[in-house]
Amino acid sequence: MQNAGYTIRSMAERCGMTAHTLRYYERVGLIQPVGRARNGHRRYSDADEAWLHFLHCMRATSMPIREMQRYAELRERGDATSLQRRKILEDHQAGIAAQIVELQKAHALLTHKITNYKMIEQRTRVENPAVADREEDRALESVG
Amino acid sequence: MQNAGYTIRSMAERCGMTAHTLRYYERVGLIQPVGRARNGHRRYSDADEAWLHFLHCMRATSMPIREMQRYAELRERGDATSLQRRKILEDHQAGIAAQIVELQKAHALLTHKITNYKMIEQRTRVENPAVADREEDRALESVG
DNA sequence: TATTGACTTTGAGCGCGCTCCAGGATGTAC
DNA sequence: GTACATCCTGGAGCGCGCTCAAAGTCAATA
Repeated sequence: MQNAGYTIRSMAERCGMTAHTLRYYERVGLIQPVGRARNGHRRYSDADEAWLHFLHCMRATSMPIREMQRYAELRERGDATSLQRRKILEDHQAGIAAQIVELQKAHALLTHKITNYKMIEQRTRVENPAVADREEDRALESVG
Repeated sequence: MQNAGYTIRSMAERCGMTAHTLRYYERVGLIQPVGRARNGHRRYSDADEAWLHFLHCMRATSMPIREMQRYAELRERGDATSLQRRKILEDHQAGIAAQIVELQKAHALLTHKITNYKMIEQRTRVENPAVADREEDRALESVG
């Protein structure tokens, strides 16, 4: 805790964001006004970092800024907002679960299509190219 | 194939998009100019539907419109674009895999935080509320 | 015949989440 | 002292992916 704090640049790197984004998050109330050095430059604490990592994780999983604002507000109110905050997290978690299912479906579909392409390419190399091309057209049509 | 084709409305419903979006996709070349009824209204075929479902699946997994355009263009060129198209699909699939990992991490984090909230709520109900509240503050801080 | 409703077009508008710009202050190195 | 880097602020701008408004056509129904 002797630490004078992280500069905006280094904190940005640590959290996988840009300095622009950090200022933006502060502006819109996602993070409380951050400590300053004598010259007015921001100095981020370890607690700030933990919170920013959490925010980053929520954004990376498509939580809208508005929702994050709601959560941040409740967090600042402190007492008695636990259930509401938990609800937000549970809802988001459900959304994540749904997203995973979507992604897995797409992943499987792509595996199928890629296999199809490979087969077609294989045939094209072996057969008479002119003939193969016409077959490829028909086969690929069903592939998309 | 006796089918006169789907209206824009019904196709929108079938594909989980709006009619606006279907026209937009056509405008930007994601889908070839679609068949028309005598009165000029669009009539979508089963092949259109299959392609639109594919597009929807790619969009739902965050493929940018630009990339979908590239893919659609290659598809229209037909012959000899198989490898390029496969590359696009493979890249996107890798992206999807990465997304799934992100989402799973977030899901796990949320499970942890939610459990934490539940514990805190439990304690709050059991103990002297005034005391519990102060503890809650401290505990929740570490939860975010 | 008049109204309703589903469709057509072109082109503008919008919400989101940044992202950048201009102009200025401060601090370190040569 | 002067160059250079890093930061500051307020506000404008941007790319994406739709989304909608306005004005018009057409077919069926009351």
